[in-house]
Amino acid sequence: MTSTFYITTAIDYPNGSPHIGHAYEKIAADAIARFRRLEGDRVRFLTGTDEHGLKMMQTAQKQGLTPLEWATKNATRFQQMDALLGVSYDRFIRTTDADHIASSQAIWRKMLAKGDIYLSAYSGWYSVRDEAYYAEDETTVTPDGVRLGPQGTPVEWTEEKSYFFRLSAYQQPLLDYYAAHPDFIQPESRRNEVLSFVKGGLQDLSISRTTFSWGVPVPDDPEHVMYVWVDALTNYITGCGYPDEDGEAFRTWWPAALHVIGKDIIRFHAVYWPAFLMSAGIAPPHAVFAHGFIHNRGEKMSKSVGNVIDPFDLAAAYGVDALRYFLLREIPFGQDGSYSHEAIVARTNADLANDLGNLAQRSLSMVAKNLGGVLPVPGALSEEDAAILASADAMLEKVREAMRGWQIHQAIGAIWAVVADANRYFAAAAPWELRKSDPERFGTVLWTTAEVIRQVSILAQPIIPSSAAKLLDLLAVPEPARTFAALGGAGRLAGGTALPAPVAVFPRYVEAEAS
RNA sequence: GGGCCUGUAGCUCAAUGGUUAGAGCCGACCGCUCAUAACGGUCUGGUUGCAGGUUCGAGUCCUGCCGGGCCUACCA
Repeated sequence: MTSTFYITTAIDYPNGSPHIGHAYEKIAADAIARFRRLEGDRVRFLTGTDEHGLKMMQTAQKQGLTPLEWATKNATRFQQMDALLGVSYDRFIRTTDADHIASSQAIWRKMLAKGDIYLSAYSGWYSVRDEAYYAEDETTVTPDGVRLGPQGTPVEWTEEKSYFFRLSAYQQPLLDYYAAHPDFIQPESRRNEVLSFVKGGLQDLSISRTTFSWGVPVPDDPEHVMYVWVDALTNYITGCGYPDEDGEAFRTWWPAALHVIGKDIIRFHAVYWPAFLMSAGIAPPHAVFAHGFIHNRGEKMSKSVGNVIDPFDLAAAYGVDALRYFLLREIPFGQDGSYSHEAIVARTNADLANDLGNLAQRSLSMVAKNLGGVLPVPGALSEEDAAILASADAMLEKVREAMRGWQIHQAIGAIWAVVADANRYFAAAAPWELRKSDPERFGTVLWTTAEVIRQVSILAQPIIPSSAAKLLDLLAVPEPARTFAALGGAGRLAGGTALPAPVAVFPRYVEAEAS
């Protein structure tokens, strides 16, 4: 039985080039999407860019470009990143897309019709740089009379008319929803955080601006543009056909199975978004998962410190799959993690090149050199053969269990535990001795090892798609036999199959000689 | 100020209240020679932040303190 699975990433603000944090989120969501496809589910995977707002407008001006030109330039860069990293999205949505403008206006009208949007005024000390209002006591005045906000940016007294969303009316509905859907917000610590915030009371939310025009016009009041989150969050439903709620796409995909986001925007996704949807009469998504941040050697990454990491550079230095593997294996999904050159080299050399890559290479080159490149037919299985096969067959259930809680790193751990077992098995069986002493055992050990590598490769596809595909090529596994349905006894390698000449799949990273 | 999370080997992390707190990496030594100087084995490494308490039994539960992180509110 197949089910549908709609997954999204946050849409990124393309006011510059993507950094490693953007890449991390896409890779994680991609791994989950690929996992579900291999499970046989119908999957829709949405990612994109959030292109409106004052900052985009200002930066574009500085570049001598229109906001759309500037947004397009950077959105293209994000798309290039996705292409490079193998992010298998079904649609790259831009908030400047025509259907998204229409969708945002449609949900606005629904919320308005519900009575949850009203016109009022917002006043306070406004920082253009921060795009935020501050209370008077949050500001300070410098000796030369300039008033500054808490971020140290200049503020000025501003009053503007603004539409408000009656968020205050949704405190109890939200709390009820959280109670009825304990898995809605993950990980657990984020859920606690959101609960505590909502229990503390909710204020109505300013959702329009008149001070700039680069945004989605408010229906019937073009002086206003929608402010940030109404427009941005709505992308998730635009991406599956909203406002055509009766259309096939919307009925198929909504509500989304999972929004993968950064922990910094949990409130928007876990509070504002379900409230908007409830107001518009739309079901909230099933789950929101907040991942952590990647630190550079334990330090926060920031432009001012100058330690921001470029995903293009990393992919070029280590390879795409090594980067994907490192991020997904080394960082417990949901927690902050640390990146360093030493860590990625150590992790990928040990797990990919040494453990998996070398195991494939040593076993398959024996087949090539001693058996004419034809996979042997196994004889009777020994206890050891049966044991390692049983471990391999048991991987799927362990991986599923981990993925049920979006614990990608644990799923990988379960796979690589079998890789380690397979190395022990291979060393203990010592096929280089059996080659002459017991040709039948020799063949059986090589077949068994290949069969374990087959299953490892199939399960590793979501993590390291192109390398896993190369391994499966080396085992002559046809395309249709690469899904999870072929795991276990269902898809055993057939002895007698001619294999291509083995090639190394995972290059070892070797430090350049200091000259 | 309130709330949440967290502290376990040099590093990254595991351990439904239940044997002697485990695994990987790093390091040392041994073995092997099929393989990408890869693989296997052995070993080193711990007062589970500190101090109490509950319990037959605590890394796990409770209290306090110390350190780190996050959310939130900012009183006179």
